[in-house]
Amino acid sequence: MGRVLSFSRVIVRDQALVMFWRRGFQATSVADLLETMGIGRSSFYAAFGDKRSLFIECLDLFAQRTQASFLQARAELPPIEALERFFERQFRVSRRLTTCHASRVPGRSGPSDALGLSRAAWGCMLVNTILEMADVDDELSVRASHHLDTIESIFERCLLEAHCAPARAREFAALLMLINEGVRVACRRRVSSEDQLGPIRTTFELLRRAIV
Amino acid sequence: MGRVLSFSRVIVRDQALVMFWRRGFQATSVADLLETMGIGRSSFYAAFGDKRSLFIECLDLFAQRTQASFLQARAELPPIEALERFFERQFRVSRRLTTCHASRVPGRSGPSDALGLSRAAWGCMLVNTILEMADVDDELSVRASHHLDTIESIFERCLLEAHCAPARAREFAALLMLINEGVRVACRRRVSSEDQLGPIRTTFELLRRAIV
DNA sequence: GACATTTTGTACCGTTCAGTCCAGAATAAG
DNA sequence: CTTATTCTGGACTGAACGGTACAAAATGTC
Repeated sequence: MGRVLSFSRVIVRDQALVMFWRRGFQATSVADLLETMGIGRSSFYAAFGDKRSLFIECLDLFAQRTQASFLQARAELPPIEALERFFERQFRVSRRLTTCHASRVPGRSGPSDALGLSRAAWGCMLVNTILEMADVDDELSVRASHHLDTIESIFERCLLEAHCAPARAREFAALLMLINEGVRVACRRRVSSEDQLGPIRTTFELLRRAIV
Repeated sequence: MGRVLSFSRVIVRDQALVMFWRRGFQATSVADLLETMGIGRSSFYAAFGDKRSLFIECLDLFAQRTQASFLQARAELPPIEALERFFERQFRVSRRLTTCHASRVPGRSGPSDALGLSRAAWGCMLVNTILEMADVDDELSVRASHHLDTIESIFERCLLEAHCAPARAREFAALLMLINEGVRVACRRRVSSEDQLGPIRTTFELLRRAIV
């Protein structure tokens, strides 16, 4: 009955995700989305409800993928090394976080894309959303914040596995989340990779010394 | 010749600053500003040019006040203690940053105001702007970023005065700026003061150990 | 008071926004 | 082919946006 969709819902949703990630909720108009996704207005509203619902869907998806990215590192490496790799990955080109369908944002030809440090320079969609929507749309801001809480608790579990004392583990997990939030801000500035790697190495250096 | 303004330009500009600080550039409409500032449209455009110009003026003013706040702490305390106080102040009620003329934002009666942790929960206007405007209005984002660079170089000078080796000073200054950016994100979440103070104390604990 | 000048309130402009609607194209079933 | 169902492009809506225009009001000067 009826015919099949002429587009892949998953693919165009990922294209929307990238756009929301880069430009935020407010600066992304439905018209922008339609152009990027290459679908018509009716299809958009039929498939995704409305702009805000789609944004929430993308936000949750982003959080889920971020978690998955870390858990995978954790499966391959000992706890502290997994944490460190997770952080270093934030500003290298990560091909895992998004399935890489989308590339173009209409308004602005990304010179950053050419430089290869694309995704890294977009920061973290969760952090971006928390700041953009605080005092504007609290539900969105709080939702993003909850996702960060979850990730922080994963950090904590990881530190416990590294034989950190429970109280210390919670303390360091909070510190790591602070660093993470900071890195995601730094990513959106014109800071060179070197200048970003530095502080992180410093932190882990200090951290290792404190744990052992 | 002519009459004097029926409002104080400085006062209403501060009221606009608070609104931009809390809600960002995009979510603040000119109509919102007029209501908060209590002036008419014509007066607004006559006194401030347009919305964007006023925003830039507020942004620069915020940066200038942030610097002044730190330099004052530096004048009263030894270098490391001044840094620590600067950070701890971020999420206490700081009455110095804004001259405290503004209080009401029309749309939302702030329950945070009642709690007394108001300004702290607004984060840092520079960080907010960097994230909101990256990939949207690069000129604004870069301008805010430059202001942070200036502050970071003040951190560095401060560490040098604490007899830090030059290379280490640059390293730690970058780390402190990272923490600062992180704190400003955490401020906008529902994180309790305790949970925020913790990581900062931890950092300075680690830092002191590394310097000495 | 009379005049010149500046400031103000408000109507108005064109544009853009998110979201709706519907005629018609594309498909599946018989 | 015919018919039923589903999907799609694009016109359309009402509201909100930033910014302008202009007449009326408020002031300083004489």
